[in-house]
Amino acid sequence: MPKIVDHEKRKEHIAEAVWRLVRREGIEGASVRRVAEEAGLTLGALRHYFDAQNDLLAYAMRLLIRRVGARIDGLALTGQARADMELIIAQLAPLDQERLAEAEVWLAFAGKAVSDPAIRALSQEAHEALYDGFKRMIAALSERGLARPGIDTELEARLLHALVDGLVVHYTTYAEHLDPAGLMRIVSSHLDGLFRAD
Amino acid sequence: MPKIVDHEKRKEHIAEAVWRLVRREGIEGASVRRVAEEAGLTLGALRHYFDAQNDLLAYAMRLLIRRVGARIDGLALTGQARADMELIIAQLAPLDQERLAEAEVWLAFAGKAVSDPAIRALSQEAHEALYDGFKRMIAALSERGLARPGIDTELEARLLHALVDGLVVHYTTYAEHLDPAGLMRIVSSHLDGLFRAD
DNA sequence: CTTATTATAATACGATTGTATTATTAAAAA
DNA sequence: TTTTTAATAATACAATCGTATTATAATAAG
Repeated sequence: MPKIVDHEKRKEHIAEAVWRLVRREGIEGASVRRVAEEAGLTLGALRHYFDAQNDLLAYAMRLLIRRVGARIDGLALTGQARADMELIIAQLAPLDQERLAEAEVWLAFAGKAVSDPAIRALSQEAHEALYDGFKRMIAALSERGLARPGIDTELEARLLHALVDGLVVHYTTYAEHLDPAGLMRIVSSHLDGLFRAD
Repeated sequence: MPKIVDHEKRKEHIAEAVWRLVRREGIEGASVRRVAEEAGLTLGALRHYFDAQNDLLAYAMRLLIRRVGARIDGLALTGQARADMELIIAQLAPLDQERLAEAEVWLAFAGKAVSDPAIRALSQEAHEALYDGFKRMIAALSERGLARPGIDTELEARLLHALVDGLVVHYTTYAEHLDPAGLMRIVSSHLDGLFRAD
């Protein structure tokens, strides 16, 4: 066998080149040739890692989902429900350059999901995982008696999920005009209504 | 001069061809040749209406914004704040096939806005108009004493705006698995918290 | 009726696209 | 060391891309 460098590491390096191109020139700018150039490979070398452009784009999106998921899983949670919820939500929001980059790439893929079945399936997969996460968090609140009595768990989960994703869209598209801190203030304000009044 | 048919009507007809292509094959599928074919024109005829592809795409997005705006402006409002708010929000949501089509095209353009400055500017323009609308609605509630006391108008406007757009994204990307009626139930549930408790 | 203008059509240009093929290099396995 | 296999490179192909040019048809204005 050849090189010592891990095969998967190379694929991730290529996927990151896809991200940069998608941010700068849109998804249609992520042609196989441009990606190869951006990653410092020749066309043939790129083809060795990805048989088709579809695979390349799907992998780039999957890696994005995995990266965000890993950051959430690696979080040092406090055990305090309210703080932990905000901590998790903050990982999804474009609060710094790294997360803004992620959000931009995500938004570009979300747009392509309209017409591309493979991307759409990935999009839905991530959607469901996120919804389940929110649902579990809110159910946990109710079970521990922390939530405002009488709330509908699934409805509140969908509401919070939509609010977070909507804020991500707004603060990504409108990043030049909005203060990132405002995003978490809005989230916090909504969570106020979710918790039992003291 | 030639044909009796209005010049602007033709451009709208072409823009609608762009919408259909964007839905079916994504924005990169809206090449000038495909658009011409979809609209029943030759390449030269299309070029007579739009000098460049940029103009074509920008016009298609502008028309989309105008169509939604016109539908809202043409609404027969009841004068009842709560009902009118839901009526307006319903015009933005993918509740039927026509509005689902609009939402899909909007989402595709939102994705392109990441890398295309012209589309991004249009996106921001529509964003601001919508935000202002929500802000005025909520300010009107407060002035009429209908809103829950002590609310922050701008924060509540951003929150509602993000919630609505987030729901549009979710119910568009996830249309096969979600009941459109659920969207308005979630909106309604949020509005409950905005109005003064009786 | 002639002229000017708008609309449509046909064709061409260079560039870029995704994919495929073939050959060469290098590292691991036998 | 020989063999096998992963990796890279170079080149080619047909298709499509955005844009430009030129010519023709049709309608309105003079």
